[in-house]
Amino acid sequence: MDRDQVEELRSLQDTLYFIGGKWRIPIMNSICNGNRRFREIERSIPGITTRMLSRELKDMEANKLLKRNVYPDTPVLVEYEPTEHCRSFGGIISEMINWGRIHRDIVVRKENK
Amino acid sequence: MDRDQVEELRSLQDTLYFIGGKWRIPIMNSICNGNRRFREIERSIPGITTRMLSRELKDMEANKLLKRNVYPDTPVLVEYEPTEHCRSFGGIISEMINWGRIHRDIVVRKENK
DNA sequence: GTAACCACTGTACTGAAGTATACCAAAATA
DNA sequence: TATTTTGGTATACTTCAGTACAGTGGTTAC
Repeated sequence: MDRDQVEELRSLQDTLYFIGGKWRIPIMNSICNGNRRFREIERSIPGITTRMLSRELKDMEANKLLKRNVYPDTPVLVEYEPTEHCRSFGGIISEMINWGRIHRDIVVRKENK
Repeated sequence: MDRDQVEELRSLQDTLYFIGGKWRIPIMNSICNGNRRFREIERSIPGITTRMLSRELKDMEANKLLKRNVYPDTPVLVEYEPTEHCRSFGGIISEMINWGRIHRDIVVRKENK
């Protein structure tokens, strides 16, 4: 194994670590698709719980994937906005959607009943 | 949420389910990089255990991601070969490597010390 | 003869990820 | 007036991916 493969594997595993978890990418996708508010994002991802969404959003904010904007009018309005860091992942997500579409018949999902 | 977003999310989640787990993509990457034999693949992915590799390879064979060829000469030679289905994911892996490289400073990994 | 390599399998365990459910206060809607 | 919506938090539980490690049966090198 040469030096390049070691470095490539490291970069790959960095990315995999980053997208770890079941909900991170669907959330990024949702936000990049224009959803901004908590319940809006929640509704756009069937199956996610408020707990998971809350945790993920917090973690994603800490990791500079999104910005949380609070408008303290009444009622308070909270908006989540994707950062460039988040958007730069968009191409990969698009390709994943495409791959999933093409290989739908091959990929047999055990979950979701 | 319109129909397209629902379908996109489904395709995305199919792909995410498919790449689920810590080792699947590193294994695909290794095999697409030319590694063919069990110990060879194992050595190319530091940290993986024989057990996980064994399980993944079996599962990947069942999912038509690779073909297991046994040459029953003595000693027996076993080779894992990527299918087109597997190779078609290569572009996404490359982009992930690239993304990881660019965002190395931002992505802070908690694991691996 | 013994040590190492190959290609694995079996058993047992842990911990983190995810689920389920209830709850909160304020405001808007019916 | 009652219900729903918003933006979440708290508590408890479950599941399974991943780890650790020992063992197997054969082969070849020293």
